[in-house]
Amino acid sequence: MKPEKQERIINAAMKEFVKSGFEKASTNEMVKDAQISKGSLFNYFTNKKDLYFFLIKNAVNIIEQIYVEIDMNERDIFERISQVGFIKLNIQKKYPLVFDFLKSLLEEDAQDVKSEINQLLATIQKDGFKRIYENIDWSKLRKDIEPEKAMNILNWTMTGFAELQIAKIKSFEDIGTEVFNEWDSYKEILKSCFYRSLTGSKTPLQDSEESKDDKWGSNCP
Amino acid sequence: MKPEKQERIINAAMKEFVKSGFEKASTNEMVKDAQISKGSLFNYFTNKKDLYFFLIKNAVNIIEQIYVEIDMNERDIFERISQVGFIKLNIQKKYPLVFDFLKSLLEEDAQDVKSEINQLLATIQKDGFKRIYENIDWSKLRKDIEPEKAMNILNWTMTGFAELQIAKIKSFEDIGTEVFNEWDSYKEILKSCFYRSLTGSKTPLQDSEESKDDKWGSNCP
DNA sequence: AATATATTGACCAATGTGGTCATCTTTGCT
DNA sequence: AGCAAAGATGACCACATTGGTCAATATATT
Repeated sequence: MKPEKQERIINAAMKEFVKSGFEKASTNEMVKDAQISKGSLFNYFTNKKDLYFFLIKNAVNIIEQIYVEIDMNERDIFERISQVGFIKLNIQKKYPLVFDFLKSLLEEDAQDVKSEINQLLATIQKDGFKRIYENIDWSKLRKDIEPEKAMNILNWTMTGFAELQIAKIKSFEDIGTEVFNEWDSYKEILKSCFYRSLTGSKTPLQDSEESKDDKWGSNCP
Repeated sequence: MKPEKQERIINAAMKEFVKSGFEKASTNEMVKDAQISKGSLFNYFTNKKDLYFFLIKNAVNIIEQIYVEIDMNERDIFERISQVGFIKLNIQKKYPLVFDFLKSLLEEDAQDVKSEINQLLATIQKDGFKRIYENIDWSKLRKDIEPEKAMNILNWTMTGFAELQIAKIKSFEDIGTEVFNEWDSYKEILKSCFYRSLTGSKTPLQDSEESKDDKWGSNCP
């Protein structure tokens, strides 16, 4: 089958499942959106449930791909998070709804699929988040800020920024350098906030604080 | 009518509209969830559309209330944003879905209501965001950070934090001091990032930068 | 007791559902 | 060209759900 057609079907089906949940999702709407016939859909998949679980496995594979694309040699947390963000943005070009779809699984409560979903989600991504922070050099962070909180702020900023971009450019062909540059300026702001000092000039930390609140080793989560 | 019953109906209806959109939202589900009879619902409201627009107006009134509760004498941006955040959290105790409901309106595309929604949303909140920043003292901000970006980071952090709290405590009776304290620590982190200096000790700004990038007056948006 | 007001849920025509399958179209091979 | 295999189609089905009605019942007020 043409991969372009496959994408059309996958995206149409995800769209409908995200919009309506498993039970109310209409296969009629899917085939209309994907521009195929009802018969075709049920040739590829034996029933709605089958299609649903195919989509789940597909989505899981896609996000697994994030981890293999990460350059683990980059030890700077800001660069690492930026990498992840842009990998995600690229994924959303092909499958704009994977993340929404995976998120929707958590809210799904249809009796026919609930238990299987929970089983599947428990298996996968048991340590998903941790892998993103693998091999990060934490020593550069200011010692008086709790790393978790800094990371939360960083992640929320990345997410908020990405949402803003997606809302701004509905049909984004490429991510464009201006988006890249704008993210860079956010990155620099947060760097200037969370790092001890950049070029030795800005935000120098007093000696007294250097060791006072250092309850974190330099390789801590 | 008992106000408790009214709330039950409003919340049940909003829940269903958020979940399914206008067209697919089932009045049967609403009455089941609100524990009233079908007949009652259609005594209060002439039809689904009527109910829908009642909910919209109700939601708009509720968020309008935010603005009257803001203490405009508080000129510190961090305290102002914190105020707004906690006002919102309190609203969500009574109507957990108002914000989701209003958000869902933007994605609504049912032909019967689309034009009226757009009309209604255009009328209201034409300058919603700006009012939040009324009378803020911008002079305390570091001059080398663009205020918009600082405000975006602050807002994204507030939103992310609120989501985290809501996810953490599903049935939250009161907001609890520990939540308040944790937000306070985020607030302090960002203050130490964005303000010139707190007690004259941390993050002193070099004189050269003082005026270099000052393209913003002290009362700018 | 009698009137007025709320509330109910069985009921309706209409629409939509997931899924089937005989029929038609395209493809690849000789 | 001819033919068979594989793919695509949409009318069709039994059934479920829809928004909305209304005679009947329950509750409140006089």
